[in-house]
Amino acid sequence: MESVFEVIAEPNRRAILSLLVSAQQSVGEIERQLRMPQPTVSKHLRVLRDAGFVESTVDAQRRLYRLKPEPLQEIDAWLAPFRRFWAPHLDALERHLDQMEEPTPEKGRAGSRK
Amino acid sequence: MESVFEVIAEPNRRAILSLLVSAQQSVGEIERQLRMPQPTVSKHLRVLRDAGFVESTVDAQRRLYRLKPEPLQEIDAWLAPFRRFWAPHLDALERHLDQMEEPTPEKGRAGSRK
DNA sequence: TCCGTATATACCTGTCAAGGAATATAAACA
DNA sequence: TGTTTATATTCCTTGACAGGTATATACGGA
Repeated sequence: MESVFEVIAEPNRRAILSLLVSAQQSVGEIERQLRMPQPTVSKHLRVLRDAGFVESTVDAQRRLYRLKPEPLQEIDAWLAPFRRFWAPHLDALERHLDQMEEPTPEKGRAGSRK
Repeated sequence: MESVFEVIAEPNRRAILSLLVSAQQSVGEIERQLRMPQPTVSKHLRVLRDAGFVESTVDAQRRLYRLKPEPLQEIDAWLAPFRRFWAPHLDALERHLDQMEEPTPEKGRAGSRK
């Protein structure tokens, strides 16, 4: 698993992370809430832990998993440069002008929309 | 390609998106800046377009690609519930208490760290 | 000590996506 | 019209990953 983006590409893993927002959970609790086989849950948790999305606590035979936010912050940080496109702390017009600008001067007449 | 998350799981596609933040680009410009073969660029652009991340304009033989922010907003929205873990608009202590709470009462003594 | 519960791991298999090479399409230009 | 430039598409191969099944490990309790 190369990057945090690949980790959250898997829908079941995203579901697990969402579950853990409210509170820490044991493997069995996750298993029941998401209706998935236990080995599947364990394997996804393994991936999530290796990538730093979760950490676990031992409670007798159970393992309690909880969220670790750092990798998610990384994704949040990657999104930052794109936010100007929907959160105009700069002016919307300026943005539009950027699009119409170098380094791609259109040759002859203006290009028609696809 | 099932979801927007799978689309951005691919590093080259993320690179393309990042390139398009500053301005629209032709396939050839992307190709040169990212040093990847033209068919690879075209194929990734196809995926990005099908998923709504970009749109294209025809300019003679060239196609100018530009960002469309909607799918990225979707990712941003998915992140929202997790932000409380690093952007405490609620109290940090409250969050910590949530973790220690139901629906997972620990049995006997406290669990030791992983 | 034996058993049941909870979780992790190993192995196998099918699927799918990414890259490479070749080719198709389309427009500009001589 | 033939050629060059720009981009898209097709075909093929390969590797990675997810799921299923079976099994291993570890702990608590009778």
